[in-house]
Amino acid sequence: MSTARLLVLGIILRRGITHGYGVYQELTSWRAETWTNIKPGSIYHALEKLESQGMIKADDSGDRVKRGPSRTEYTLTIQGENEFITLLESALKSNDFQVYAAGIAFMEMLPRHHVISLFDERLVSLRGILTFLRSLPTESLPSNPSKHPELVGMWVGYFEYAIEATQKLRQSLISGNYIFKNEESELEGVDHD
Amino acid sequence: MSTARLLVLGIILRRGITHGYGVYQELTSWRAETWTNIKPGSIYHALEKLESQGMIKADDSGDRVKRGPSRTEYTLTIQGENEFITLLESALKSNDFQVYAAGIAFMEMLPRHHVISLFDERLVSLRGILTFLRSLPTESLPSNPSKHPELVGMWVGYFEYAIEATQKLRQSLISGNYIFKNEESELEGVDHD
DNA sequence: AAAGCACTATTCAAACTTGACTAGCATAGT
DNA sequence: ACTATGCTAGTCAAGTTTGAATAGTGCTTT
Repeated sequence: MSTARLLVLGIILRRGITHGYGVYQELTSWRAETWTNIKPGSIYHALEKLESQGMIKADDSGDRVKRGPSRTEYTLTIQGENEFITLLESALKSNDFQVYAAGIAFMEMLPRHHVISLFDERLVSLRGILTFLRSLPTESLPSNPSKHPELVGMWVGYFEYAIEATQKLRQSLISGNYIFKNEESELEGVDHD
Repeated sequence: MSTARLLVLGIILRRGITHGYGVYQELTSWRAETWTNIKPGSIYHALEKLESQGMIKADDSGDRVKRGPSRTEYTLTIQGENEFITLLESALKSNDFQVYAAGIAFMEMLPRHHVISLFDERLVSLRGILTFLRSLPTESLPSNPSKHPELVGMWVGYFEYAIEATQKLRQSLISGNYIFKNEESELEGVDHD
């Protein structure tokens, strides 16, 4: 799955209406360079694709405060919102750390219990891989890389970390951290939809 | 940089001569599915590209023991060997875990001290990123994802793990583990160049 | 001996990413 | 007034990946 697609949908949804460069600015303001590799070109491609699929639509509602060249602004369609939810769910279950991280950025857009159960699924899958990796024989003389103990060891360590981090986050959500979808009750006026 | 390119070059070099499906088989025999996402299509694309750039050449030397459809076998050119070294060096310095892992698979093809100094460079870069991540403010209420403490925390943990793993491996090489290029002295006859 | 299946080997279109380039507008300095 | 610098906004060709499809060969079963 394309991370660009998830990020673009999520950012447009969060901001209500945006153009390509706006998405780019938002991402760089997150210091996302450290953890995603998303270049302007991918953003514009995702926008075109999403528009052609009816997930977003260009919205030129009147004069906007603009400085610089002309831009095209987009909003999500209902279809786009559904697509976003689907991608977000799959990102939160993903074994790919980059995709997962993109999902974390938007996790509050789902109900809390839903995120927790996605993490449960993610844990099952991560543990399966870990068990498999541990079952691999690690011989000491790596005549061929398949048995390279360092390679296997590295990935074992990585998956252990991923599991630990997911468990910690899961626990933190159970303890009530962060405000999720439909939980705005205790805050003063929140103005987005 | 393309992982496929590095893997294809490395596998052809290691086997002397191979065809596309051979590369694919080798990769799957490593259980590489767990840690790389390389599909047959990427392998064949890499082969075409590398051939068009003179990095490898099709070698139809006589009748080979073959079962099944006809195949095209390739060997590396001098240029290809240089390209492999370049890609391998950059993989071992890479912050991308997948690329780095592919590099580890071939690390013994460089001299030991060379790998150690590449790890030193890698550590400098990883530590830089970690310092930067730690300098980011982590507020408790993530109104926007840039400040999402979980996101930052996750990446901090990840880079800490990457640094630790690299240090351990570096130390292990210093202690004399594994046999690197030009170190075959203590073994009986080795037949590749 | 024909049909079905699994393995070998590859091709191809469509989707996606990358890197480099173009171009508009604003503002600071000369 | 002019020019050059930097931010805003986007385009495009080339490279790469994906997923599905194709096709040959041998083995097993009916």
